[in-house]
Amino acid sequence: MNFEEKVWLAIKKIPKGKVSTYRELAKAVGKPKASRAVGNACNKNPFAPQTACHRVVKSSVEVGGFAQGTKKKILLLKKEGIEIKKGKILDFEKRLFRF
DNA sequence: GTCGTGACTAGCC
DNA sequence: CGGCTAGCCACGA
Repeated sequence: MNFEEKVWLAIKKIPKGKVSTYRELAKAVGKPKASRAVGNACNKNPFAPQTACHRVVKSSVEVGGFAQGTKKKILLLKKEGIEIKKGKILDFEKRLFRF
């Protein structure tokens, strides 16, 4: 099982309407300091859109980046019921999904 | 094996 | 609070 595979698998577990952070995700795969690597894995995930990379955000409640454009990311999240204001997630702690 | 890069984080000033 | 630095991990050249 590659690192990236674990990342994608973990992301798939995130239920609709919830989000997770790169940090939590990194921790979930056993490398709490691999937040950057997590971002890498998401960016080139071959399972999109099955793998909901747009549900992964930074630990600072900001949405972070997105290969298809941050605006698109925000739009997708909004469609799932998550409200975002100026790149920040509202009710972040309530929407946060912990593994 | 090394270097550069990135959707990151935490600590300092 | 904004900006900078260093540490972190995986990947491709």
